[in-house]
Amino acid sequence: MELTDRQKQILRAIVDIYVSTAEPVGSKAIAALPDMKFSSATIRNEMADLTQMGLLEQPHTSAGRIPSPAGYRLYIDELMQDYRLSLDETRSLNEALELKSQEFDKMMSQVGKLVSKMTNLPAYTVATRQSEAVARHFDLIMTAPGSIILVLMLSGDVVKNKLVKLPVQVTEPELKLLAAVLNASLTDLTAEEITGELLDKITRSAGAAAPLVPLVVDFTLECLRQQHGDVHLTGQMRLLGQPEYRDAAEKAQEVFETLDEEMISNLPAVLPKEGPVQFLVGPENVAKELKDTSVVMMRFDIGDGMQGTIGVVGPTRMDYAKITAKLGYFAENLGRMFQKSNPAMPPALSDGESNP
Amino acid sequence: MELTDRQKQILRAIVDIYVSTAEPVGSKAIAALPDMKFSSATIRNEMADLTQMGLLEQPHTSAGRIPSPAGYRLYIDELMQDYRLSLDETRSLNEALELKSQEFDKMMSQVGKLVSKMTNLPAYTVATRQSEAVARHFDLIMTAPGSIILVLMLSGDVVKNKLVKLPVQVTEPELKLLAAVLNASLTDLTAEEITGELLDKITRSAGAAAPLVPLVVDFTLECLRQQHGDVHLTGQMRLLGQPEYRDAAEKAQEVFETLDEEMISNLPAVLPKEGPVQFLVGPENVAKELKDTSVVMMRFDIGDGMQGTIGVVGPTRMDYAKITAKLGYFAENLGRMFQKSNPAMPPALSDGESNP
DNA sequence: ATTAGCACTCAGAAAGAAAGAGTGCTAAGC
DNA sequence: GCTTAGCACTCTTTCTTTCTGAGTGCTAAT
Repeated sequence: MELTDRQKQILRAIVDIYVSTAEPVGSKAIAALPDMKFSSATIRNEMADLTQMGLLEQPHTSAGRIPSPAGYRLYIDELMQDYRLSLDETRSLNEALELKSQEFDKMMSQVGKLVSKMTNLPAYTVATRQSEAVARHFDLIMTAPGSIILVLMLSGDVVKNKLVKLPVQVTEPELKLLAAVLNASLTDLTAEEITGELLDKITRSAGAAAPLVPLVVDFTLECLRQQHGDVHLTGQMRLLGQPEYRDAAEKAQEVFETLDEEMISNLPAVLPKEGPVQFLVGPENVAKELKDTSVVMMRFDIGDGMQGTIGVVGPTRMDYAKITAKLGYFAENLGRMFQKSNPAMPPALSDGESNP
Repeated sequence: MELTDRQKQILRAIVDIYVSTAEPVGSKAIAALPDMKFSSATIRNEMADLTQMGLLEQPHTSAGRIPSPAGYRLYIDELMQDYRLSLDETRSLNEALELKSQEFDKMMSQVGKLVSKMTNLPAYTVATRQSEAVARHFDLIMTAPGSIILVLMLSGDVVKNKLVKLPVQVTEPELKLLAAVLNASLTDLTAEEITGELLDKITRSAGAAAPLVPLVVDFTLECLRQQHGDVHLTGQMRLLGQPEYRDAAEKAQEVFETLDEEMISNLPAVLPKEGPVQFLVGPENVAKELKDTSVVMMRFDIGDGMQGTIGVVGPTRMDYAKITAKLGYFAENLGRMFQKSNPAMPPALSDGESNP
């Protein structure tokens, strides 16, 4: 059953208003809108129809209407109008984007904090591997007699390190030898390509440092098999700024007990559609604790087989258009930053007028 | 004015009860305590005195008493009795302590999560340098033509890395040369010992890779000068589990707006006393937003010039004894783990009764 | 010095009353 | 036949009022 233009217009108006007020919207408020040419009575009739269709809900008889999850979904898929960032908003986004370029993980975490701040909602970031990971470089550095640090560089410019306590005494040259062997034989291989045979060969070539091989290899395999980087979730408290959680601290707590890091990294699996922006609206989340919670996700390109995801968590009544616009801006610029690698530069924009 | 034994006993009882019930404590409840040999009337008199002295407060005339900040302070300093961890508690702490040994930062963050979970309160961890940092090892790894990763190992087994976009074309051997030069001349020096002269010398020796030198050195100096590692703050939401914040989401939000990472790393500066455990009780926090919030901090040894701090954030009415006991257990075992380096092992403890 | 007894206070719960926003329906208008 | 004005009705919200009970502080007795 197709909606008439008028119905669409009304539904859109209801979502728009409800999103910003968090109060049920009455027919009068709609009728008062500048480009609404009908009386409140007509609108009441249409609202009754939309409720019938399951796109609106009524908290109680004498209240206005609020969008149902289906209503939000329709709004997102068809009705939502691009939100244009104001100059002020663009400017503060740009300022924020001046991240210090640093370790990858720290950057991701900083991006999360930024997004959370700019949207005033909890946000997360994850990096996900697109292609099979391979090791690019091994390094073994002795820190004290008996302990070394293993530095492992993977595709995607990911650097991992681990402090290893040595099972045997090893000298510097022996360590160098092992590193050379590892770099010669274990780089550019995916986890599957690292066979037992190969390991035997490496162990034989490793000389005195042979007992170290399994330690190094296990760590390497573990790293190679990791599909996701760390999940950086921040700004949880900002959920409390939303009226629906203001006096429902318990609910807010539940949300983040459910939406832990594991769940977040599995989110893409339950997505209804593909695309760079994705929405999980209220009950589309499987967990019942999240039935009033929505997530907006945006992908961005990191390059070298990695992909980043930024997500924003909020009440079902959230400003999808605005959040999408802001996330989009982030994604675009982050993609650019990461691809060009450092130095990180937000798009050139002389932050006043530019001279002729 | 010294307290009588009976007054001490009553004050201690009030804190103990209030801490666990979060309700004002009446004279009757105290009198009902097994080892309380006096009638409620007597206790009422003593309570009036204690109130006079500023150690107790009365939310309103017809309510019981609650400890004042000064009361808590006295309790902490003199009255608090060691909380004995139950076998169950020890066991779950031990289970929790089986951290996967991994990157330092990740471990610290995991410790924070753990402490937060075990105390059911927000927690943070920081690593602080005790002695001057020096670089231990440099590594330059080419990831793609035009970009390299700089891996820097510092004292304290801290590994930093940074993706560097090259200003000039450099070949592998040139990179190797630079790394060798850096390792030869820049290691084991504190930030102050790295002089302009020295840098000139390095630049001259660096050959084609000379333009890279300032990039590397700047990053190195930045790392060396960092007094604190990252602050890992987690479990903020758990503050909402506390009755005083249950219906005061706003207050909880304020707490963490104020208690940001910067403030946390400066906390030690405002401490009233020295020692491995430290308490910041309610209004002893300078920020007025934190006047109902306490922090318990515990130091632990990491070795190699580094020191860790675990902190727990809670309402002023928090179970100082229990938290202290748990933190102490963590600190002790973490200290042991970090010093021995990996593999991380919680103390051997046959998790039942030990045989004679 | 301690305690029983009692009048008094005051927050919080429960119950009732009033206000107001918004609906659905009916009947009139274009 | 679609649209709209009018109106009775519903139901939340808010404000009062009343009631209850825990707890105190004081006085007088032990």
